[in-house]
Amino acid sequence: MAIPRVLVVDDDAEMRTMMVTWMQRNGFAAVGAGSGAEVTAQLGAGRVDLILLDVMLGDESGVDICRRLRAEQEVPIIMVSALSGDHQRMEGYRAGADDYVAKPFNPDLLVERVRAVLRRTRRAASLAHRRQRAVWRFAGWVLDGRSGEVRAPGGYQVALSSREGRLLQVFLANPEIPLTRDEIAEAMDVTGDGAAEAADGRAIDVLVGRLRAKIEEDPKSPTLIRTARGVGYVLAVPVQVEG
Amino acid sequence: MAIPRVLVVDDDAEMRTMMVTWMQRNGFAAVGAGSGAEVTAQLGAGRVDLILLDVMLGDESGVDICRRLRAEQEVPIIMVSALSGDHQRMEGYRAGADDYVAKPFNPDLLVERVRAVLRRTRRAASLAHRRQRAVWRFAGWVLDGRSGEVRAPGGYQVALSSREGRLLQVFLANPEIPLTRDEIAEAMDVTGDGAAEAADGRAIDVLVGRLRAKIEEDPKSPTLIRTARGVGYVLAVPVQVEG
DNA sequence: CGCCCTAGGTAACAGCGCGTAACAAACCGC
DNA sequence: GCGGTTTGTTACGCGCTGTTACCTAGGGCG
Repeated sequence: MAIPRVLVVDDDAEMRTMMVTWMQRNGFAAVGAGSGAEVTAQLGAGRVDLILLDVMLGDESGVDICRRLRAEQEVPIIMVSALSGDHQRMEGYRAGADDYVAKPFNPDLLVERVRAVLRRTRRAASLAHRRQRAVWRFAGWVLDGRSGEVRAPGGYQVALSSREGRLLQVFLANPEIPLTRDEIAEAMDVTGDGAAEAADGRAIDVLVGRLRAKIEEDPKSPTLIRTARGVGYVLAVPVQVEG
Repeated sequence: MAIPRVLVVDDDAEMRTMMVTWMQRNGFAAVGAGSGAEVTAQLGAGRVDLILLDVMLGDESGVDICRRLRAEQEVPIIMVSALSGDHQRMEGYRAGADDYVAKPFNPDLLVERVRAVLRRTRRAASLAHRRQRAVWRFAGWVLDGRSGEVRAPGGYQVALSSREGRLLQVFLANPEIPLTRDEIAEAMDVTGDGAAEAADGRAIDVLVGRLRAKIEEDPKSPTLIRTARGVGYVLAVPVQVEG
């Protein structure tokens, strides 16, 4: 799995756009759908790794959609709903949802829950999975995507530029997965207009170099962002070998 | 997986008993633990399919336990806590929890959430195999099968190139099994696009030679990576594996 | 026991992917 | 508009990687 593709299903266009944008800003590839039909269309059109599913849609209940998908698909589903009663929650879980988030929600928390579900899904499927500790500790660094302020656990602060911060977010959303330069460029492109440049440019290389210079302990021999020669880059977790 | 075994961790004995009973009544096999030490003991004693982990324990924070487990285990963890703030939740997810349930909770709902996590785990588990901490020790050498990192006697860390590291991982994943050059080439191919070349090339030989030069005490008479004449190479194992 | 053929070790080399310094363009706050 | 910062481009050099070629070691066989 390269960059996780999230399908945001909500009939409220404004809400939908907000969620799509937010997911993109956190390193996911996100697309929206406003109705059950659009969901089907999107699933047919391309890979979808997780669905954020609003319960109250115009044409069809989210719960029904969930049940219908579960009958044939395994795609992880997180239900999102203004209905927060236990009864509704149970119904959601029984329909096959992997998680149930009540509106209004903290967007940061939603991202964490998406990650948790993807983590669990991916963990078993990937042989290459390793420790996550440093990633999450590291995730704690990224606090403000806007200002690009990054705080290290040790207390010192590093100022990342917006592009550097975005790159880091993309890596953090995809730990242990080798990303090609094209994938990185695409994931960093928030606008989603598909203006995937960097076909032959070295922009990504330089950007990675600059990020390394700021966050790697020894930029000369990077331990966090590793080079996958001939492929791209990977966010690795420094594994301490016990001796 | 037969009946899922759930480990309930809570230092409040009454609460713990209640949860254990409740889980049992809902078809799970449940056992309790009241401290971090007991958790370790239970994990060592037998299979555990999911952990319900209270955050506030007497001797150790549940978050710390979660992080510690995540460093080496994949067992699903649902954190349970009276602390329901977004900050605490995020901390839980970042520590590697699969779900975070606030106290007081609806016990029926908890069961559904347990089922949801197990469902997701099982679904992806077809490929899963039990991983062990593939740390090999031999004559002072420490070879980590996951990071591909190598530490020489005396703590000095040998820098392997990415290809060399990958080769070492392949060997460590198949100890004492003679591997043909084709098998090695195929296993090393990360992309998996089946571009398994090296039909007649000597690339593997040279690569093995280079790896030997770095990790064998006497590269002239290798003891770790032995040559299987007419076949390929074998990783000999006069080493101890940590489970 | 010695010969010969083959498989494997490895030094040397060439291609090239990647790191990065330096420069230029774009951006931004004032 | 202006200085400072950020971002992409270019160019150069290094180190990784596969290929080739030559040599040694092993082992089968007379």
